[in-house]
Amino acid sequence: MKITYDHEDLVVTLSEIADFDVEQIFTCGQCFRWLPLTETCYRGVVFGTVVDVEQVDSSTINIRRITKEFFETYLYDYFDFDCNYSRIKEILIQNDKVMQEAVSEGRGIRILNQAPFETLLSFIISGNNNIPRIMKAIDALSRNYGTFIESINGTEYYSFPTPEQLIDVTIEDFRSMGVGYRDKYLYHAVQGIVSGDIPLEAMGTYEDFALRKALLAIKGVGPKIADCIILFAFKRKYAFPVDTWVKKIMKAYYVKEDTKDKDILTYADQRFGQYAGIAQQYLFYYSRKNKL
DNA sequence: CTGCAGGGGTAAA
DNA sequence: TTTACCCCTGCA
Repeated sequence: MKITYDHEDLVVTLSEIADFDVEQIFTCGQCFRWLPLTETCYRGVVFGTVVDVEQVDSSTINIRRITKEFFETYLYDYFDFDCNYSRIKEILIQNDKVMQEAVSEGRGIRILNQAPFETLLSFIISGNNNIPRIMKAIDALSRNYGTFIESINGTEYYSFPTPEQLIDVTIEDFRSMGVGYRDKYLYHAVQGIVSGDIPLEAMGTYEDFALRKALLAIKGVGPKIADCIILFAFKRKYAFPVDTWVKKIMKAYYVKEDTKDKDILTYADQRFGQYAGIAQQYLFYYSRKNKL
């Protein structure tokens, strides 16, 4: 990958880049604040900044509205550039026809390393919910309690609120954001984090088992959502979130129909090992795209 | 147009 | 192991 900076126009250009497909990265269910601006360009709010990511061609990406410093400080890690996806794909597709198919359809997927607090609240909202409504609720939370960033062509952009910005938000207030019965879970999470009962940031240093246990102790966080947070916020690539789509494709090709979720996890660990989370993304994208 | 199942799970019984 | 749960969309 080659990185060039246009300081004048605030454009960072990534060229000679493999494994980066804007559409696949932002629509594979891992994030909820990126919207298509055009056919090839998505706009999102990350780390308090409005960012445009444009796919110029299969090996060239323009990232706009950001400085070199912002890219190096936040986006390099956010887009997981330390991870060699080509190498991992090679390993995953060995002796696996299904994975070969899934990887060929989602070859440009990357895991986004996201902020723990935003990830926790977003995925609590995501439980038994659909993507448009999840996005709407997160947008409402940001508009009502986040920090105003800027206005572009009449659209106002806000950062995702911090725990402190949400400390006085009541259960009823959360309900009015369109989160439904998850209102009390969000309230509990915010209060716990501010009081220190849920040491979310510090949980990044927990060992694997302790981290999952601590996440499962948060109301509204079950196995699937815990594994999403472990994968997307705590950068642990072994985590394998089992949702309905992954369940469908696993039962269609890898395990028996009556396999319990827990045993799907065990199977994924044995088959995909430390890269199970990346395998999950290819399988999820493939399963959903082909409406299995 | 009205009615109803179902959705990127979880808590509680 | 089963069931209710917000509420919006899709479809009969």
